[in-house]
Amino acid sequence: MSDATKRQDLALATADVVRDLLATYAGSSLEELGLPEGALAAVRPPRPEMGDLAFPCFPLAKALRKNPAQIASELAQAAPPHLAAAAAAGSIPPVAGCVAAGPYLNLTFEPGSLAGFVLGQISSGQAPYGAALPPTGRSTMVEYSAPNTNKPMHVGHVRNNLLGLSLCRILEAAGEEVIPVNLVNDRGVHITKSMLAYQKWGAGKTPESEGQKGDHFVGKLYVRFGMELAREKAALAEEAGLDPQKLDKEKDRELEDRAPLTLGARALLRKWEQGDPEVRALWERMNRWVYSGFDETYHRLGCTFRKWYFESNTYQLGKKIIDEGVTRGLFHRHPDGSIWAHLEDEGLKDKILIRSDGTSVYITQDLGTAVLKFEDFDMDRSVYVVASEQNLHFRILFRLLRQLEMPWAAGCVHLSYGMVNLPHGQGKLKSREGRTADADALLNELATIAHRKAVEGGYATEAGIDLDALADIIGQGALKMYLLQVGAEKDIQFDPDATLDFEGDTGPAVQYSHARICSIARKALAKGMLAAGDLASWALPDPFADLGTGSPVRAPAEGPWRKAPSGGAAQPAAGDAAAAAVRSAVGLRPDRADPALLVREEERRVSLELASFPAALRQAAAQLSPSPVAAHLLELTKAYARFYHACPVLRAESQELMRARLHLSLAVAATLRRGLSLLGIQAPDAM
RNA sequence: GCGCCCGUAGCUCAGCUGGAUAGAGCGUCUGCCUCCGGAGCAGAAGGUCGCGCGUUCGAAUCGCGCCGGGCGUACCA
Repeated sequence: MSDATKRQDLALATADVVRDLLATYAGSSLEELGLPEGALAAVRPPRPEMGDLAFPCFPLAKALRKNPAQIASELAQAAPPHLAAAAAAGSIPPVAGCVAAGPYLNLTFEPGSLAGFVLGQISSGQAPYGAALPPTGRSTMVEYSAPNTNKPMHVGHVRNNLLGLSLCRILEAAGEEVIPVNLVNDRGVHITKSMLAYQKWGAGKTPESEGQKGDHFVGKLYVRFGMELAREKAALAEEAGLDPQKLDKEKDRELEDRAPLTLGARALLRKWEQGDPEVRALWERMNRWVYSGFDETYHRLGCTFRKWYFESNTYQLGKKIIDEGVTRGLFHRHPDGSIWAHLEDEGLKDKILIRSDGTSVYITQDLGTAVLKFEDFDMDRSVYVVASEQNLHFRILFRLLRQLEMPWAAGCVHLSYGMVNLPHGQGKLKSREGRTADADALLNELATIAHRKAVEGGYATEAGIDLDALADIIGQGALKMYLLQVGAEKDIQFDPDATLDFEGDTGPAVQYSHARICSIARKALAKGMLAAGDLASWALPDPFADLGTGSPVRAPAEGPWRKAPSGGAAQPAAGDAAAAAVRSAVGLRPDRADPALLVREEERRVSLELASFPAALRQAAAQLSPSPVAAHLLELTKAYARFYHACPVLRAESQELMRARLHLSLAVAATLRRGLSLLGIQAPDAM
């Protein structure tokens, strides 16, 4: 970790100082004592009156052969000169209290100085509040979304999209070069199923003629295929004198194999692989419809990709790699022509790589794609955001890449996430049964509810607010915060009603807090209590904005979300110059406010919460998980709400205090804006 | 059967590289709008952290064994 990173993180900077203190006190450093750096790290005390940061001394006890309470006590006695020196050097704020509480060394910063320290970082746009952390030199590809071209996206895809998009933003903010890519599953029998359905029941129709989004148009055909196939299977079962309701798995599969529709879809796949021009033309035509639909959904969510990979392009490379593996004796060809990898020594079953008819399977194309990715970008790390049902698949894939001695194989990571379940036993979300929680429908529903709540609650009454665009931003705020709060590995109980709740620990509550601060600042400007020149500003970076969705086909539709691209930029709501100034404000200029006045408990708590943003980002990046950022934003929001009710801003006792509190408030708004952008959530300045 | 993941308050979840009295939100109950935006604040009630054993000065956190749930274990993707 670079020194620059440490300087920008109060907990890390303080830990450094305490480690120096220990070295002086004990006569030897942690390293010399045989202890890791983490043996003396800052934690938050359980109760705020104990202090701002605490250092448990247990790990030192053994090495120093002393009671941890005694160590803490002796450290506390030796500390003041050290801490003063560090404060004088500007690496930490001045410390008002340094006491031993049993085996803990508890530090309390001078309240006003703490505020000054962190507000200074924020209002100068320092990392990670504004700019990204210093470059780590590491590049990471994040593959996410990976839709199929036979149906629209559902809630499971939404979780994937949000994890991927947020992860990209978090890693970028943490100083990595990030390459977001999408891998489209555009070949296979599931695709020819919807093609066959189109030939049978959709010929002559188009998404335009039906007034449907392209992906939905194709998805309906796929569902139709499933229904008609079930009918054929039932007929076959009755012919055989079986009850169609009571088929075992094997029999069911056998009947499916014999159904005319299945045979038709397979025939189409063979024609596709042979390059039959008519089949290819239909495939391309239907794909274009689907890509247009995806473009719209991605644009709405804020998903951007540097490159799209298509399995129809990579499966051939996969076959080549497997052939080479056979030549090298790594893989084995069976008499029937199929090719297998022997994995028994790994506790895994043998894995088929090429079917006996020479066609490719899932892992064939993934091998090809993996190689192509590294040829294209030569990155250090390749992250796959894919559902946990694929855990075994990726274990095998990575194993094969190591067997093939790909030099970059160790850099492959599967970011696995759990299922999204509906409440009331509605079961797994599957589009094949037509029982969908469709992504677009969900986004629309959330926007509608947000719209209704805004009207009912008398919100969003300021001039110039586009309520449709705003409602979509708030609805998405609710959804994104709801899904990203939960640890990735856990299955999610997706309760639409709970998501639609806009109170408590929710995205809209954070957005509201931001909007309220903007409103206060606008009022201060309007009343002349503040001049635009008092504001410190910093433009929020949006490194992925110019990538676009990368879709091969742009969507024709112009939904309300198109008026301002998703991502990180604040949504224009109130339209005048004052509003614009507030929107990019990150505090007051250093000579226009005195943070030393911020000595109340509520003010100290907000400052401390602000100071822990870098730690939340650091943890999120290390764990490849947005949830620490989400949790931090909710905490900051609550801390600010308490401050807001306890400490009047515009009606503060003095001009100076009013300015200091505005400074604090604007820094909170800037941090919320920055944090929300890491989750792909926009922060409107009025709502 | 075997493998991986999950099990914390009525519900949804934080906390898990071991550390102080296990935290939020929702829901329930009590208060708070002539006052900067009440999508808010203050407070109450609610927990043998699935069960057991172990390691440790110390376990929700680590190990082992059970129990419950999910996913996987296809010449599907």
